[in-house]
Amino acid sequence: MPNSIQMTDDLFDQLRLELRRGCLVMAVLGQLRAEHYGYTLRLALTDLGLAIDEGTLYPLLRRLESQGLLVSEWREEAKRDKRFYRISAEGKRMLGLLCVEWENINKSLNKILQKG
Amino acid sequence: MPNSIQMTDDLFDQLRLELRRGCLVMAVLGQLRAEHYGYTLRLALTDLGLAIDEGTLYPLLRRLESQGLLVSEWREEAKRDKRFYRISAEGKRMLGLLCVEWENINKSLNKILQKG
DNA sequence: GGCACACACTGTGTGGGACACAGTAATATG
DNA sequence: CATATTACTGTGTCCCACACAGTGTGTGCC
Repeated sequence: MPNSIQMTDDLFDQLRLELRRGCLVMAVLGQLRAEHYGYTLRLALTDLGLAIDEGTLYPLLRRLESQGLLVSEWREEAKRDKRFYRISAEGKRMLGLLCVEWENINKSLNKILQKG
Repeated sequence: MPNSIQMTDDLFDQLRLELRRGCLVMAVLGQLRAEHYGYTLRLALTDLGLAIDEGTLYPLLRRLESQGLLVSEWREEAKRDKRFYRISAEGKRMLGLLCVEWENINKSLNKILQKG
């Protein structure tokens, strides 16, 4: 039988990712109320305790832009071309809706968990 | 061009589901500190504001059991065979870890969102 | 001036899992 | 005896995060 603690830890990593998945969208939208490009956005999120892989963040940004929640612009800064993102009006509306939903989920979870 | 509000709403549904996805595991584990079978568990979660489709809940229960976080037992009650689930020791440990992670995510999100 | 390292983004493959939809079957209810 | 409720199972599809692997450009150091 494999090591039980190790199994738990692998499983925990997986569930933790699952838990963070949906929150990343909110975090990115919230952070992009101020303009950022991918790299600094990633650093900022890491700083805030929401580390995210490059291979996850960049596709996420493109996806959110294709969904109309972000707008972007190629621009040179410090002798480098960078893609600057910021939230769109649609994105702001969506972020508001998601915040409400987030609070509801929190209330539900607290109700469930405090009983134990 | 399709109706913009409708698009936002469809998109919101999708993002809302994404947001709830990871939380469902916590809700189910938390709720199953008391024994339930699928149907009443689903009713209880719906009552708490975390409605979940049958086709999502039942596979989730089987998955969590296969991961060792739940234990189950076929038993007759009210002239029906039902599969009763409850949390395992491993599941309790995992739930504790997830709660900590959940709090951390909440802190991070609050930091991001309050700034606006 | 060449070498390592940080910066900034792109591309592909894979696998997990929610959901829609459909089915099975037994027990109330009228 | 027909319909609704209870209770669970099965299949197919689609999305998306992640791992991994590139591509190319500054900057600092010796």
